[in-house]
Amino acid sequence: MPPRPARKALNTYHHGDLRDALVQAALGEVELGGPEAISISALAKRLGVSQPAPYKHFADRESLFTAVTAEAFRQFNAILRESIGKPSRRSKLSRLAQATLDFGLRRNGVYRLMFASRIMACAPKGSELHVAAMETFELLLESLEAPAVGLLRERSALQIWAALHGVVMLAEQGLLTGQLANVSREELVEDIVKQTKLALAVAIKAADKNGR
Amino acid sequence: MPPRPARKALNTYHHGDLRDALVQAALGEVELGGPEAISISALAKRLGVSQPAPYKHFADRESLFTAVTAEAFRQFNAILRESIGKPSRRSKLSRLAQATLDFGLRRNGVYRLMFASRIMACAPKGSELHVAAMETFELLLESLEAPAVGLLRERSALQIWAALHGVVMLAEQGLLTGQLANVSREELVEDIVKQTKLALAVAIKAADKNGR
DNA sequence: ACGATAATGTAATAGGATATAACTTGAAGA
DNA sequence: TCTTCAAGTTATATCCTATTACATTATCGT
Repeated sequence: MPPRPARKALNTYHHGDLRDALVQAALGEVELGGPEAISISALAKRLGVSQPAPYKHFADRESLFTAVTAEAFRQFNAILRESIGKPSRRSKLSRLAQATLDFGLRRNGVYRLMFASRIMACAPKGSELHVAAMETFELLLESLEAPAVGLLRERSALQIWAALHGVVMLAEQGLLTGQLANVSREELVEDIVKQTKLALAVAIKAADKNGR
Repeated sequence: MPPRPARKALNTYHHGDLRDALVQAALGEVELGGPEAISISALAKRLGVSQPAPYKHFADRESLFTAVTAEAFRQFNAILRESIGKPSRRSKLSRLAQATLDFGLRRNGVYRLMFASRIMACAPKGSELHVAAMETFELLLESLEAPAVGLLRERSALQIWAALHGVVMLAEQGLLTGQLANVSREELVEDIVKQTKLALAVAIKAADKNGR
């Protein structure tokens, strides 16, 4: 049995599902070596096709990057969805936060491709990539089981999202030194969750007072 | 007058201060095009030396990256130091936060080199780069004019630091959509500052209760 | 079923980047 | 002064991206 079933049976010559195989293989490379590790020719060699074959599916390196990033977001979304879905005594938000931290550290190469490159900035609204990234934010909003709505809700989501990303970045770069090194990352994330909830509660109270 | 004075006068052949010129020129490139924009041969051409000349000063591309990043941190530190130094009705923390946001968005290429690449993770303790990055964190701690000490202080610093980086990342990538798009970045940062102060106050209160 | 055509491969090649090796120049000290 | 070393140069190997022209298979209308 061939490694990838492919959509249709094939003799030789045609791979059959090269586009998808490229994305998956590239994701593997990124996982190990970060975004810079993607090399069209290396991927082609690894998949047993000629070096220019990938260009039949992607106009250039950038284009492959975009597709890989979109796939990464979809995988990430699946993980988040699962994390907030399964029953637990901890809050949805807490579970989503821990899952994000876990993903950010364990699959840091992929994480950096998703959040630390300029690919996202170039993705037009409505593109495969933009849609996938938006869904991530939707999941975050969903996990924020708060009575707040509209802007207040979004601001809370932004705060926790930002803080989470920051922790991943700092942890990955070894900047959690001093006494912080003795605190588990899980605990730091829990701090963030608590802090966000606290701030949201205060903000809601203030809004109510104004609203009345 | 030559563009760069150089340490010693020179006829031709020897540039005189190539190492420093490379770092500065590379920083300029990064500012425009991000970390990937650094090309040894392009820099050499731009500085009017032969393509392999840079290798007399840097073992490889990575090595140049490291030096450039260290310089970027020093520049960033100077900006932060100035921001918390000048008198203002706003708190030191608020000023440092705004300065960070400004740097992160206006010099995003440099910012990404500093915080979103894996260079830092490879920098050994005590290295030029590590020292410069540590100083940044020191400045942050200094700006946190809080009664807290030790771990509590460091945790607060981490939280605000993380949240700041997150906002820069999200803003740069166009992920501040929905109603968030209507809120100025300055305001979002101010939210973060307030939230951190609030959380710290609560934590101190709790610690006092336990300590007594 | 068949034949045109589009999709998907390959080979050959141009161009640019990193990096190394071997040679040259000029400055600085014994 | 003469030797030596740091800092340049030219030449070259290797790798990667990307394009062009050509080959092969799939698909679809008739």
